[in-house]
Amino acid sequence: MTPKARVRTAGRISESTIKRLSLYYRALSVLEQTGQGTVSSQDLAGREDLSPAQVRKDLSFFGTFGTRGLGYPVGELRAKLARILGIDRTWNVAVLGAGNIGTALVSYREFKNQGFLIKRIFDSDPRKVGARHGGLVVSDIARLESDLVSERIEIVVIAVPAEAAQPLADRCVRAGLKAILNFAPVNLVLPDDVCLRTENMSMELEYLSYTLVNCALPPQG
Amino acid sequence: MTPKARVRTAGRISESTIKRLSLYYRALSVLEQTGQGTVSSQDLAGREDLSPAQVRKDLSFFGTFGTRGLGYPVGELRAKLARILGIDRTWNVAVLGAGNIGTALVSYREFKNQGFLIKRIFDSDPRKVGARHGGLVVSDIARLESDLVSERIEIVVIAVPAEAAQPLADRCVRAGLKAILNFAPVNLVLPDDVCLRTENMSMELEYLSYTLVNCALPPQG
DNA sequence: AATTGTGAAATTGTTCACAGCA
DNA sequence: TGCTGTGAACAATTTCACAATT
Repeated sequence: MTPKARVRTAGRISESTIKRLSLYYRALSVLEQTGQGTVSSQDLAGREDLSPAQVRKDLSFFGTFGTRGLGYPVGELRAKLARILGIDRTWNVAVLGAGNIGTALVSYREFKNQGFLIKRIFDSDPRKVGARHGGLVVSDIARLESDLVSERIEIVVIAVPAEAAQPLADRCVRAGLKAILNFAPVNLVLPDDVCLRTENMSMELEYLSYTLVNCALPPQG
Repeated sequence: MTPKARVRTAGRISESTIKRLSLYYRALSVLEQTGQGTVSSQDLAGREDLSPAQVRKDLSFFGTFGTRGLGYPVGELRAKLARILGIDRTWNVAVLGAGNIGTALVSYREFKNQGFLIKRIFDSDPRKVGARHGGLVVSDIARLESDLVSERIEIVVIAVPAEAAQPLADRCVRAGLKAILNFAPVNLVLPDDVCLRTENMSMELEYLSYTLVNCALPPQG
């Protein structure tokens, strides 16, 4: 009854549920393009190798989106998931590191399509500063703090060598940044109120390696 | 007692345990370089933001590696984890797609350091075929099947647009490939005996976006 | 005294199964 | 009849707590 009594779902929702929401969103975007008006939990689940019960349970954490007997309205559900995921808007992004990964990300169309706008790419190497990549000019890392503010950067992508990552992350945090996507193979230590996700590509290859060695069936079975 | 009665741990080991093994491996590599001889579960856990009990439990699935009262021998444990993860050897890798991500991966040093040797990079665009990237010349995708065999490729990395991914994956599987790392934002459908991992960079950004919108604390707390 | 290895307890996440509704 | 929404059952994972060991 007090103002604070409003629904405070977020917080107890699991990481895996949010990740699946991304998958549902992706499948719904495809469905919307085909013009299909409604989709059952069964169909939606099948498109991402999940179970129908999982789909219904995940969605139920956030509200009631479907019609019993019919299914979910494709366009409407997609829009509502966009809202929940916070991608019904644009986000200003900066990339730190103009090496292989950093420059690849700048030209990666998927990001722009999802509303993640890369506004700046930084490097500390004078030979890289000034170079062009996909319409952006590499800025000197010395300008980091001032540019984060002037460009209203909300998310920073770290794509520098492992040893350079923590000091840069610290600088971003001191400048008030609240979200980091880290591609450096290192465990960043940050205050609790800063959101951090780490992409560990070696980990994925090592998982494949483990599976090949330990779980591969012999040629005949 | 029968030959088949040998330890069959692998299979019931969870995905999360294997991923953490990668983290332990990484931390141990750093520790080994500093010359530290032993490490406690507490220290090791702290380096990757995990709990000491988690470390001990994970390791206990694979054997007894530590000494009560002392801790774990750094170099020895690192070597044993390398064995378990299947990275105490090299793997032959091919990259499909010479776009931004594909070419970035070819020059990514972390992979070579871990024993993942990129032997070929393919593209279907005649304008890209023949170009050089980090010591490799882009091959025509028409040569895929023959090169997979002649180069003894064991892992394929897919870095092509979503719509091209499934047909290419099918070609690889028909050629006998058993492991795929997929960067295309699509759910690949493959036979059960093929190992598949998918890197979904948009998902990670969407997770950050979700957290910023739903969990960010107001400025004053 | 310190630290592992591990059953048991607690917690978290998934699936079931069916009431409720179109 | 078909399909959602959901509490309850089940399964998986993590944490606890302590005996065992150096």
